[in-house]
Amino acid sequence: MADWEIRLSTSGYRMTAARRAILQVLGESAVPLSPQEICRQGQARYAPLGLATVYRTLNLLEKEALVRRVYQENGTCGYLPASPGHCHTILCRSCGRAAEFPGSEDWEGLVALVQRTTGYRVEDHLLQLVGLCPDCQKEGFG
Amino acid sequence: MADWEIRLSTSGYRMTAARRAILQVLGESAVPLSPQEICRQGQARYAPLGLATVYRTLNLLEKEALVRRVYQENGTCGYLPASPGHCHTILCRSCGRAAEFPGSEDWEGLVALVQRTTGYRVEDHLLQLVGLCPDCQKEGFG
DNA sequence: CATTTATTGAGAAACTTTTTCAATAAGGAG
DNA sequence: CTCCTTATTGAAAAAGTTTCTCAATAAATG
Repeated sequence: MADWEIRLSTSGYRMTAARRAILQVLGESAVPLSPQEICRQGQARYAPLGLATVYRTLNLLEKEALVRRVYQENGTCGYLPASPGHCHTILCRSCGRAAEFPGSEDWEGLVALVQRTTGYRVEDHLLQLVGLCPDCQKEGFG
Repeated sequence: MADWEIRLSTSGYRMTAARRAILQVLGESAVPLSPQEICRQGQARYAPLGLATVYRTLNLLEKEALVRRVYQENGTCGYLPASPGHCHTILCRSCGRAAEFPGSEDWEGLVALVQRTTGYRVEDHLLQLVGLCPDCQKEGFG
């Protein structure tokens, strides 16, 4: 039983063909996928998969922290599989490929500084970087 | 002539009643507003204001860096007036009030670290914090 | 004040996301 | 293994958001 299967079943969810298809599609993608795209690719694995199920499953997986939602340049959202402990994402503006990066002392320091200067107590965050991945730098898209 | 009026006219845009209404509504709000809400409040200042114009104007203002789009807990977007040099936002999860904060050494350090560890060249970012503002901390919403 | 042309509002259209509902199938109990 | 309960599903409808079209309007310039 895979990691995410344990995660879901211990939370009381059922393991269905639809969910398996969606998780496999996400797991094999290096770039964020839209619900539409997940549905299309998921149907290759499980033909009857419907779009409503994709939306429902993505919400569920996001709550369980198994996928992460990213906001893209064109204004739409995409989804990526989430690794535990890596809560931030960097996207390549050219090929779309995503990488994750962990917290750091700098991050802690930044949060502390914001709390001191604004008076807000920081509870959550959305940090997403955009840049050029190593491959696209070599290709000269910079 | 206000700051933003100069900004728009030097970019070749016209100063219209619709744009004035939208900018005033945004300028007076401490919380992010949805296009719907901007339209509704804008009509108090300029009755014929239409929703399509609000969308068009928001896109324009975002390009000109006069407003900033923020992503909210419920999944929808909201808009805030943008101060030059303050490219990050922190939102209160209780009352919604937004505050801005500038870059810092920690931020520079974080970006440098991500570049070293991922190999990506960082070009842009989306950084948004969520927490509890000073007032809501006093009110005991924490 | 006339001319040019960006801008507008209204409604239609295109999309995206959520809801409804009867049918299905997952998982536990026996 | 089989039955039961009930979470889950797909399809279609509904709700909501964003963009487009187009004729009318009104900024800005001279």
